[in-house]
Amino acid sequence: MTDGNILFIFKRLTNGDYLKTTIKEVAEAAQVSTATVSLALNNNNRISSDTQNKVLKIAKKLNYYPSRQARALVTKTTGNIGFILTQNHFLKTEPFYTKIFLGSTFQAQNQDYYVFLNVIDPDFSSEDQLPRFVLERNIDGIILAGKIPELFLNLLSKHKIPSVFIDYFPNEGKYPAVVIDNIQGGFLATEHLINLGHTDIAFVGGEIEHPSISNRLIGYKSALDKHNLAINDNLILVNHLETNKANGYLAGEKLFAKEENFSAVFCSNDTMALGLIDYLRENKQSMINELSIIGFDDIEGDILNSPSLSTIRVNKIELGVEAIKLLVNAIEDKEYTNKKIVFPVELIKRESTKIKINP
Amino acid sequence: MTDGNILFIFKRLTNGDYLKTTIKEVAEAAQVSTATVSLALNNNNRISSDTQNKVLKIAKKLNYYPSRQARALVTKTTGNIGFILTQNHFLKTEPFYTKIFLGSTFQAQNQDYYVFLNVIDPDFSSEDQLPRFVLERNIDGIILAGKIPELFLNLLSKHKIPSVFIDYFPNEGKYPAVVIDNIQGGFLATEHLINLGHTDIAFVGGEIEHPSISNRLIGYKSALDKHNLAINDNLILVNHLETNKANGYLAGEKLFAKEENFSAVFCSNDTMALGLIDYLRENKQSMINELSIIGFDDIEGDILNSPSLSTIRVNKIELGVEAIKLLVNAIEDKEYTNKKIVFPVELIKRESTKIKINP
DNA sequence: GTGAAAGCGCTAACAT
DNA sequence: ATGTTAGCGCTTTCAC
Repeated sequence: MTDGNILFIFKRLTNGDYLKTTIKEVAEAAQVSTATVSLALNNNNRISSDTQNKVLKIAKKLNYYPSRQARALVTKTTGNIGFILTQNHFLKTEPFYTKIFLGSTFQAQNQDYYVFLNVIDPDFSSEDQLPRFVLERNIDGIILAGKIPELFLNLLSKHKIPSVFIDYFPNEGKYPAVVIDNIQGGFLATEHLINLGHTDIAFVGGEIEHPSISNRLIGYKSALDKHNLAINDNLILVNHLETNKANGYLAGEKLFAKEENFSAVFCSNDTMALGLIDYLRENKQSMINELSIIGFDDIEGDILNSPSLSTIRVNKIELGVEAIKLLVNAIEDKEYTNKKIVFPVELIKRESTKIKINP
Repeated sequence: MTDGNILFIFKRLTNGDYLKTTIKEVAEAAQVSTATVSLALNNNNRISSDTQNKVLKIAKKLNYYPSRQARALVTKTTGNIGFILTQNHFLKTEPFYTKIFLGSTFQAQNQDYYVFLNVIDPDFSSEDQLPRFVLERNIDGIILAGKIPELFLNLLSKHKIPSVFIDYFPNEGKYPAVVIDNIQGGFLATEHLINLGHTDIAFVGGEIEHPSISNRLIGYKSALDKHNLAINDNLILVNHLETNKANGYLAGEKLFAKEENFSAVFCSNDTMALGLIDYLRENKQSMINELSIIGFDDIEGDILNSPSLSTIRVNKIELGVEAIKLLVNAIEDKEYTNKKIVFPVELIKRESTKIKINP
């Protein structure tokens, strides 16, 4: 069908429909062999610059681009990168891992790769199969973001595909990974509260078994330690639940049920902090301007309202970008590496943390 | 290197590194020809169920999966879908199009496709090239999300690739597309304000040349019309600027400079509404509880704070999902279609809209 | 119902 | 410096 000056066809294409110049046609037009065309296009120095120029010119004129499939079949490289994410991370309203993914996708394009996202079941079982792109050998490398089931990793390892972890890596062994400096983040957040005069500071965790969260707790403790403040276990709430808004609300309930004294709270991520603020708004309205609250992640700073949330900023996009750089290096063997890149975090002071009001 | 029980290799792979059973090996093990294996695997009815079962069993035992590249070379289908987004849409902090993309990505996986994202320059020029996946014939279909440069569309059309538009489509001609019911949304938002007793309702636009925004304005006008309220052009702000938070703030300045009477504002998207609220907080604190404000999009409802924003909800994920369904139908020729799917929107009442206080 | 063989579009030995 | 040729791993006629 033709509409205006733009034409779109919605039927299975027959071969002839594509603008599909082949290497053979270029070879004929240039009066050389297909091998010569291939060498010329791949910048092989065995070719004279005269013929190379001739070939390149004709290739351009004929609008020739080598078929990825054909090339992949012989070179065993696809130009694709797989990105693995568990479903719970993918579905979170808090766009933490998906932002990382977008960073990776963007950087991949800059380095001439494309990224396939594959969402996997967090309860990956021995009956489950690896992603199709692994089984069909349709990727050159893999990025593993967030906590990935060990069973999956075991299976994957048999395929010996260059891999980079983001924000998590298996306990044992050394793998290239891009991680956040969670300890430093926990420290910065807590010290910020201390500097404001707070001495009784609660920690709200959740999913404490995740190294990111437990490291934030370590940072919290070390800040208290540095400033000679006692660690009060009653003020440390780790409920092993998902770190989301609802559980932040719940943490508010639990904290105030304790009848402990506290004037500040460090929440291990922003969504929990927002849940806690919700709790205050609904149940302890007067506390909103008294209690200091700091989160972690700096989610969508642009669209948050009052009171704006102090937090620890994590550059999610950059995490994704760096992972791609690491991975592409590994794939192209420019640099054998299994290093970990630790990303610094940044303290963002906003309205939700304020100087302690003396009682 | 071996660490624990997991092994990762970070060097360019030699062929032998893959678990790469080929069709030939399966054929030998099953004592049949490769043609038979292929037919059996592709469920061709020319094969006896006895041999098919035998082949399938051996294929499973040998952990055989056909190579995507080899198959693609002959079938001319890749199992990949391209997703086009302009850079400004990709980079927006408001994750509107990126959410659509995630929806598409997810649905594609369900239908056994993978999605390649390609971010393009909104100022696509005649020197620019189409995405690599088009030139190298590495996709079976394309999704075009948001406003795409016409030059790009013209070039693309030559390739005759099945395509689906999301949230936008060229003026002329008929293309399959998945769009939001913007008129209805504008109507619902405005009528909601009218029902609360407001009669002087401002419209804050921006990017009015975008059909989505202009349709919201049409809905706004028709609601006023239905309720016999005069349309006051002085209260319609269309500044041709990007619909972001900063311009929402600016709109606040402009509105209050006008010295017109108004008790409610319909902002053509949520970020503008948030910018307007920022303006009030900083300059018209007293108005925050007086002025009713409604947005459009329902961005990240989960993480927004007070006053919570009334809005028109758009299911972004579903938009992406439906586009994939349409596209895959087109690719697999199950259904020749060039229909447009218009997505209904939903009025979400929250704190930012309230009954009109009489002066 | 099954096999032989050609060929998809490239790259890479090996010749020349 | 360039051409010849053999595959890469599949699918698909066309025989039998």
